[in-house]
Amino acid sequence: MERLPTAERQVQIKRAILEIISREGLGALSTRRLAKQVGVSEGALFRHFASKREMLLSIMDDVQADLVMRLRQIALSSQPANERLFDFLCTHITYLLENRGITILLFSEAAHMNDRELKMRLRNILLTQKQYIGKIIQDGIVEGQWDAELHVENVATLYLGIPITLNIELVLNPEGIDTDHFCQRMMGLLKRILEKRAR
Amino acid sequence: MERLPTAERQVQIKRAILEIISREGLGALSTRRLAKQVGVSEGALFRHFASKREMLLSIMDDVQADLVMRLRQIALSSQPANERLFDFLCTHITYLLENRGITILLFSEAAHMNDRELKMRLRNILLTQKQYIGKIIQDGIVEGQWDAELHVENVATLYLGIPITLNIELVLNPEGIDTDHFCQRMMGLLKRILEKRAR
DNA sequence: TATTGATGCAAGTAAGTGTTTACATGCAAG
DNA sequence: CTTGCATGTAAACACTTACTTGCATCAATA
Repeated sequence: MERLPTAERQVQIKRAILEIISREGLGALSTRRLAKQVGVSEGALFRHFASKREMLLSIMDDVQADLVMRLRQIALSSQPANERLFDFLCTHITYLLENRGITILLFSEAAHMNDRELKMRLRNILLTQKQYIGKIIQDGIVEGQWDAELHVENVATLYLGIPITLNIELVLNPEGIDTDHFCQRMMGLLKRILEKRAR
Repeated sequence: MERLPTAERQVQIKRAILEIISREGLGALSTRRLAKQVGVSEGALFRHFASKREMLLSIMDDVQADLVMRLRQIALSSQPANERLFDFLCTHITYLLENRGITILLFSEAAHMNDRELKMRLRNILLTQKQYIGKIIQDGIVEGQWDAELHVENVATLYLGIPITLNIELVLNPEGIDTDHFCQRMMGLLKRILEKRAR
């Protein structure tokens, strides 16, 4: 019976949620199981969050603050576009590998699709990422490095497939994935798309 | 009280499952709701399937039989590799657009991750697709059409991102997606990856 | 030192879950 | 015409769910 201020308990609770999800799956995330993981009673959880849904939304806010803000910084930095793209991709992938629980949560809650707010937030995260990627590509074209005939949005869509597929594979096969140099390998393919054609 | 042979009811039940999922989300798929949708009692469902899980597994079998077999035919046909790739991609995408309920089901059940069998089957579907794509690309290289320096598996991974991302976007934003010429646009990018480099 | 407000717990709630049961009904074969 | 089987139903099964309630316990403050 350790007493903590709400702010600290909230962090504990969110961490516990991610642990349960990454170890046992979203299906195992009940408030009972969560209370046990945190080490408090079920009722105590609701002293710190109004509902289970609020806990999940708060986790989404964390993703927004952690990952998306980091990607934003990279996209808006003053490095050359190709360096930014590589940095962006690696940061993206590293985050996914280090926060598997979160991504499972995001995907699955979206697919359950009962909650407008949840869907909208996830959609917003993806759209923001797409915009950042679009900006980097556009900048690279302006720099004269990449092909001006490219349809920027299509490339951004294709880019998004990389982290998303990685997510899916992590869910389906958490052990046997060769993540070594994953971003280098994908970056190599992206470059082939972006490079100017010989005429 | 209409009486039907098991085989027909099973089809009805599976169709009802997909309707519920695509309209209301996986979260709404209870046996109670399902019975109402089919128009029979809850108990009747279990005359035709041993469990709810068996219903889902049976749907996965259908995907395997419908989509994957069709993709297999394309991959193994005797057309030139670039035509096969385009055909493959469009068939893939068309199937996803016409069977939204299924793909939501596949993704979300996988993420819930409590069921080994379910995960394995989905993984198998993805792996099979990857192999077919790999074969097409390899053939294109042998034909001398595409770049022999390509790492075939990497390209196959990147390819998989296209249908998977489309799936995710369909879940998050079922209305506002521009699916017109989607496969043409993506095929254009794939070609840029595959084409031989000027030296 | 008394008061107060935050923090906790155990035990509860109603509603929902997948599944089973006991029994009814219609059809086909012996 | 009976027997047996397949298909149906309504009701209950045992269990889980997210969430609430009443009351105890501390820390800080007036």
